[in-house]
Amino acid sequence: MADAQKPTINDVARLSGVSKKTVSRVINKSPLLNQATREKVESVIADLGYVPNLQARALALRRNFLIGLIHDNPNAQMVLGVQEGILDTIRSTEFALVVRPVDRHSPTLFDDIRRFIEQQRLYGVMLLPPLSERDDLAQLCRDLGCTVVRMGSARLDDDAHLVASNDRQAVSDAVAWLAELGHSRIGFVAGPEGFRSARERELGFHDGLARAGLKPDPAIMTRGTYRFESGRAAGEQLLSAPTPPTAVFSSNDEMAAGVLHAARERGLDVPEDLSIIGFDDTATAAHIWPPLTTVRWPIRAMARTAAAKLIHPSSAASEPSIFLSDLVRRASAITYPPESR
Amino acid sequence: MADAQKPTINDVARLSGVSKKTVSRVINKSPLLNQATREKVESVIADLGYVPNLQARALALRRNFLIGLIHDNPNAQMVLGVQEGILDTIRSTEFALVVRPVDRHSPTLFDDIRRFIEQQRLYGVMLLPPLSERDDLAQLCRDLGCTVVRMGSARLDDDAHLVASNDRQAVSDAVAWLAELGHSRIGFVAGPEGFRSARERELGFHDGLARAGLKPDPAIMTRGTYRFESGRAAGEQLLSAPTPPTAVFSSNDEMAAGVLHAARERGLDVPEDLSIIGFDDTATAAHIWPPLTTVRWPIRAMARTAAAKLIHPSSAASEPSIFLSDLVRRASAITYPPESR
DNA sequence: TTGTAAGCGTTATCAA
DNA sequence: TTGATAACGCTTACAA
Repeated sequence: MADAQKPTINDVARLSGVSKKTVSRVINKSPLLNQATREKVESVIADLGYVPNLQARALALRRNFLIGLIHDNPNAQMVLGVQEGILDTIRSTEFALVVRPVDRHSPTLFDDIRRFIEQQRLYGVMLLPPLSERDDLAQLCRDLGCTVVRMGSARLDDDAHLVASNDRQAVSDAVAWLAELGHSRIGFVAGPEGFRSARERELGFHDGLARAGLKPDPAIMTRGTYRFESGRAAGEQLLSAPTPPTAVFSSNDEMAAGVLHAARERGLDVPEDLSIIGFDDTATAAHIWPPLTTVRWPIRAMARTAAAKLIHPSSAASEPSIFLSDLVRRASAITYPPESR
Repeated sequence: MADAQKPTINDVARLSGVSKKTVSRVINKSPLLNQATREKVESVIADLGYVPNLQARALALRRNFLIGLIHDNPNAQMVLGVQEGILDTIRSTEFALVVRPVDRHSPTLFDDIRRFIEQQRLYGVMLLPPLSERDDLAQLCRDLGCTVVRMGSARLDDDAHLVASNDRQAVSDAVAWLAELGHSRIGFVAGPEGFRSARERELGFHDGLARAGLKPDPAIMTRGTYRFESGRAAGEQLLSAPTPPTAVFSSNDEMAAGVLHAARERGLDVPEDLSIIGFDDTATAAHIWPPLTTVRWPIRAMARTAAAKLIHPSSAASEPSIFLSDLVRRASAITYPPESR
């Protein structure tokens, strides 16, 4: 049953009494076609359940219909959000989404990517952070004849090749809000060095303090790896400062959860004794106790736009590339001093 | 720079002074080839940086090199784990992984999947739960001439078309362990009706009680939707029973986190007043407080095997299909009554 | 062990 | 507005 040879363009041509070129014109919606002819061919196509062979088209057109997603798993929800966003855009087209997780520490990273693009002859590629921050990787893809759109947290490239959130602004706003709540000792957990997102968030932190007229205090600022354990260590460090912070901004949710654990282990209550804000709005953020106030960025919408820039470079390339994030206010950050005490 | 026409098999043939068929033989590692010829051709291939055109191969071979992953986002970490597992297997081959998230409640689900498979002419498809539990979908893929491997939590199909965890056994073990810890009032939060995984876990729960010589008590058993909020509601319900449970098994982590919130809102301490066990070992499980004891299934390994069954049906089809899960013991489940009280 | 001719299913060229 | 013919880059007969 599965092997009832799929009908080809020849079958359609024969059955509708036209040449295959005419059928091809119908498929490609050529404008110069007799309406009657078109309708006849279309009805045969429907009858037969004919679906054009994409591989053959790709061969003849000397171009492919594959979009590649290359990433080194920044976090599961983000990768999945991106996939959904890309699909939103390409679902009604002939394009397909091919994924390739890679290891950015692998010595063969370059070759892996080259091989992937060459072998599959990708039409376009989307790069996720932190890979997207590397100009050499973007250049590699271009040299391979493949359009690239990079997703990041700052202006990594020109509008045609970029979708980015404005992390600096978002963090600045979050910190300013903590200050409005009455906090004047605000701790900071930075992300790992070498990550552009980490740097942007760090800049945003300083911006926020400045807006509130506060001075940064190195005693309550530290750095983590974006992983849970590092957040816990960072929390311990900050909370054992001579004058500990009353609020902490963590550069991502996973570390924020770590800070929360550290506080708990010292017998502190969150948010009564310590307010915490994270970044990313991962699933965890809403499911920990107390629910985490955090910065959410519109990943899916960004990916939708990114895909549009890839497949309609002419019309979509100039669409806005910078997306605004917003602060999701949950229970982990409250006024200082707490009202109910 | 990008448009330096890629070399073709003809270029290789010309430069190495052989026919294209011979080059083809080299590419396909045909055994009957003069060693010297092979080496010469290989060196030309290397010089040229020639990469065979997969689309052309696909056309000539009348088969494709695309594996599809169809899912309705059971949870982000699982989907990503599956993608990584599949890539582990296909990385060194010519296959690529094409993903297609779908909406299982969409009226066009059937057509969406058909269109995807027909259009991309997939070689094989992997189905994730809960979609994988539907025989009609698996049959659809087969009718379209595409091998299918289903991932599930029970024997949904024969070995050649299945990778499954043994949820029933895993839950039974978890519940038996709670009993060993001294709990005799063990509550249960079931997953949504219609989910095979939910049923298996439910059966496992009863098995576990039976093994411990305990009777199920409907007053401390309820059902959720696998979502956080439903877990919270379930927790409230169980904890307001005339004689509330001292431990709860939740059919997934997300609901377990909800039960935890419910307990907290009633002023209960976890695990001192209530032990909780979840299922899935999502990222959240390790990051909530207290860290959640949960069942972990070897998703990536399962996906690796699934991919092998797809691309090497002859050798891998008979590999074992049932994978064992294990209990990850963290702080959320302790003895009853608690020792330190 | 190697080569020739034909074909896979589509589109481009150029006439009609 | 349509159609014959030659690509596209590769593989499978079938010879040599």
